[in-house]
Amino acid sequence: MDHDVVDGVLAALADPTRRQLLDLLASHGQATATTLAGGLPVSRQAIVKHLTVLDSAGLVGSVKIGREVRYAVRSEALDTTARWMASLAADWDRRLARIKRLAEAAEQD
Amino acid sequence: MDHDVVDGVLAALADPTRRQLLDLLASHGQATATTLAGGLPVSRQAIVKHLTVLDSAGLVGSVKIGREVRYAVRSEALDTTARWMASLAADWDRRLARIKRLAEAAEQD
DNA sequence: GGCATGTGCAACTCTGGGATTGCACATGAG
DNA sequence: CTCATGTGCAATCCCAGAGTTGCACATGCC
Repeated sequence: MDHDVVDGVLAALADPTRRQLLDLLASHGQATATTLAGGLPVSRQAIVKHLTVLDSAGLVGSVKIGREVRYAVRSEALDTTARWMASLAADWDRRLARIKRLAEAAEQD
Repeated sequence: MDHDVVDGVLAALADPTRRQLLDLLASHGQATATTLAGGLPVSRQAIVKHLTVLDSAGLVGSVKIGREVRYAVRSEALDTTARWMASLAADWDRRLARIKRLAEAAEQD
């Protein structure tokens, strides 16, 4: 199931710095940890750790070119999570609608 | 903007216990902290704290009835976040497609 | 080869937040 | 009124994880 994917994505997106990082990556299209460190008020090592988390969550991918590692955004896991979330919201709505119907039916006694 | 909403929801959904709590709430339709504590391996106080977080995030709502407080799921904030996430994924896809086009164009030189 | 630059690894600090416990307060039931 | 039950508040414990620093290793460039 994609439950594992969702878990990872939610955990990864919980941190504001990681979200900023994703924004940076999305706008650059592709970047190294060192480059990204220049755009955020944290050390390169902190960036690397965040990128590792994002990679495990499937939100980014990396390619080694020479002595540098280029990271890029991957939309699949994010899309999966978006769908999961939307269907969950829809599920809640169905339940709530059902409760409401029952309440109104009981009111008519 | 709903950026604040998204922030809260993401932070709230990051914790597995809170997600379980939401599942329980959604299936019960309505429940008190004490009742919910019976369905999870944590103390009532822990549940209360989680419910407070979920409430701040807009994921649940509460109504005081007599001496008990009944909580119920609210889908709006979740839906907002789902849409935000989906549009972000779409945005990434657009960027990636653009990069790919440029790469292919350059390849033809 | 020698130097600059980009990564990787490891130890360490420190704050946030998840969880517990104990007790005081409010309200419904008898 | 008395007791049981459900909440609220505050102090405390504990650890995952965000961040740093220092150094070793690899690769491109001259």
